[in-house]
Amino acid sequence: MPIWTYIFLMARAATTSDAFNAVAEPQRRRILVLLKGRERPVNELARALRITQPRTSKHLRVLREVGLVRVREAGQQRLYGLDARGLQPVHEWVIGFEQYWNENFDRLNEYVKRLQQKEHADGKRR
Amino acid sequence: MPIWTYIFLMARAATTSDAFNAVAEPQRRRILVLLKGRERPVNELARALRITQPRTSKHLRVLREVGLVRVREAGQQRLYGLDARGLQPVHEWVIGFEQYWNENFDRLNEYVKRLQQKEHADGKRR
DNA sequence: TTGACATATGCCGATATGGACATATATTTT
DNA sequence: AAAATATATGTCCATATCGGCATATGTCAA
Repeated sequence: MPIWTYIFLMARAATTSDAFNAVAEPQRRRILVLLKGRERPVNELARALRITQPRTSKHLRVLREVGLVRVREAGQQRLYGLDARGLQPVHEWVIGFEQYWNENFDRLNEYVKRLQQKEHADGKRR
Repeated sequence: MPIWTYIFLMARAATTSDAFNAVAEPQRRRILVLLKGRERPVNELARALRITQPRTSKHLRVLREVGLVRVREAGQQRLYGLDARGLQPVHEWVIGFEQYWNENFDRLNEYVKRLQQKEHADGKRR
């Protein structure tokens, strides 16, 4: 089977591994919150979240891969610390909508929008 | 098979369907950006994103289910409009990290953190 | 009514994901 | 060295997800 077939078949999903994705998982969000202020070892996080240690390690791995946490060896333990810089893009994207969630969708507003839409639709009609 | 067995087996993933998740998908983010300012019909979105219409409809369904867009029938078309209120929780969560991504990880900072960590570890030792 | 257009949905295939469990690896303690 | 502790990883299972394609549904025009 030629390589391009393989590539073609592979070209499906590719959701993985950016800050947006890392943060989509509730447990991972909780981990990040727990890491505010100070580093913590894996077991402590697992206990705090009431989840198993392997699961915790896997979430930490994802967070590590997208650069939201960093690890530091400390004897037997691995101390995970927050590196929030990766959250900045998320913030920047979301803040771009601030004016819209404050918007009051009153009738006039809607009316104007519909007019605009109508114009647009007519204009584009081919 | 007793019902609890079923429930037990079911209790696996549950990632689905909140704003965090909806926004984790790049195409869906692009859709939301396109909907800033004015409503758009599905086909227009599909064309703008260079993706198929069914795919667009499916993304829109997710966005609709989490309440980030609303639909309005307009003859043959369905006009999708932004409802950014659902993004507010995302913003609130992320903004809680603002002080940390500005943080400069200098040596003193680290030193203090490590001291705290050590104290904590010693204190918890059982 | 028929046909064109707009949209939603069902099905399939491939892959990603999350969790549980067992186990491998590394470090410290005895 | 052996045991205890801390963590990472591999395997298995069930499900979610994304994409393409075909098609169903609904609306408007001729």
